[in-house]
Amino acid sequence: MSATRKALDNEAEEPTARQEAVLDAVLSLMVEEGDQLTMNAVARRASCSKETLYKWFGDRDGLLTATVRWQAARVRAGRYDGQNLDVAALRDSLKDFAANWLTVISSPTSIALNRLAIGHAASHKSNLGPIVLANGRFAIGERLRPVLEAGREAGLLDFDDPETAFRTFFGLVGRDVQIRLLLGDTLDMSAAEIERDAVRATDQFLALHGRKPSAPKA
Amino acid sequence: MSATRKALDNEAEEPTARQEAVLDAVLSLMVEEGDQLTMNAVARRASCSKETLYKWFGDRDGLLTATVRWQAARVRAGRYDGQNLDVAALRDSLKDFAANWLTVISSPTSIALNRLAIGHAASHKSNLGPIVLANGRFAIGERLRPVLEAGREAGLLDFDDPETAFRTFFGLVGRDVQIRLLLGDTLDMSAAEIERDAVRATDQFLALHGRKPSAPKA
DNA sequence: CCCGAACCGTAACGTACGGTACGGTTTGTG
DNA sequence: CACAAACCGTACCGTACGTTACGGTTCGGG
Repeated sequence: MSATRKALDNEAEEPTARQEAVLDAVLSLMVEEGDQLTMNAVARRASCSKETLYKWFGDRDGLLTATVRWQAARVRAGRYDGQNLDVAALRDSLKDFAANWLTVISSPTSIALNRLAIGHAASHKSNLGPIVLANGRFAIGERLRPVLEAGREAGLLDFDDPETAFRTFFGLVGRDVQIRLLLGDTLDMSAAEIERDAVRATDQFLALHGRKPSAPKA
Repeated sequence: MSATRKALDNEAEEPTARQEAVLDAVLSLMVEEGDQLTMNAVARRASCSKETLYKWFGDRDGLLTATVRWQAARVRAGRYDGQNLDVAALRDSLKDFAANWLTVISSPTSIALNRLAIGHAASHKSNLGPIVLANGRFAIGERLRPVLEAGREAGLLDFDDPETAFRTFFGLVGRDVQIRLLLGDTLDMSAAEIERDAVRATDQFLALHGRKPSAPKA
């Protein structure tokens, strides 16, 4: 049972601890230096040889892909189960969800990662864009959908299409934050500010899709 | 009166017709090839010499900056004056505004330009990010504000801070469209779809900030 | 007609970087 | 201890591209 198995060409392989350290080095370089993300710099930062990098990840693109996947894997957090269906719990779930999402997209790591993926979407090589999309936008959509549907089942929410409802919530939460951060604007995004934004977005969403529990429909 | 004046190092200079043709070549290359935006390719596409490019724009960064400015200058369109203060006119103004904005951000040119600026925001060289931000997000904010304030003056809208109200509208209109397009997702965004989205966003905004004209406050 | 400025097309230069090769060192195993 | 695999550090190669240089051509003014 060797420590490196086959290499991470295919998506399935889990990186070893050492490989994770390398990927963390890539992330830190990406955040600090932005574009000075050369194979030499990675090898230096990770104290490994370029030969090892190519052995493990195939090429530069494979390294970046593995890095995106590695970061995506650790974002998984937050439990938002759709039980306890009263309006306060629903509001709390939505608010926590919004706050968590704002925290993620305003983190330096997320900003650097999205910039990288967007740059790669310009050239048509590799598919970092779809990966980031699948683990960001679409992942949270999937995670929030049960909450929304549970809210609808409980007569607390009113909407036709869960996807459309989610996109409305997404817009109310994110607004112009992500594009401004990606373009280099400096935004407050302190914990207090995020909390305020999350509450506001949640209130607005409930104002649009909340149903008065006057006729709870048995 | 030479045709080329000094060069476009400083922001003030207006490009000549020939220079505009060069900038259009840059734009078309940006949209078509994405990253194959080399000085050689630009010179070939624009049928000019590289020497001329450097004489006019200083360096590659100057050329890109001039291109961003040139494109920004032509986006100016749409009139949304705040007169005729009835609810139908306000709704129309908001809807046209939303449709126009969605059309802009879903155009290939805008996508390519934002990708370029985001890539440059990663490296700290130049300031394409602020330029795009100033001519995109902030420009429309400034243009919509009078509409919102006129609506408030007329008793049709209710909000505390125009900026916050605008950001809500911005979120309801854009939702996840821009980030998905930037990351390479293929979205419908046909004229019909844009129209639907604009109407929906406007209705939602009015549901949140519209005021029933029951007591028009003399 | 003549001259010079502006410009085109191409060639050439220097560097940065992705990718490869290799010698020396560590590490795990029988 | 011996041996092999993995790995580190560094040097090296080829290419792409930004930038500069130069010869030839067009064009407007005197």
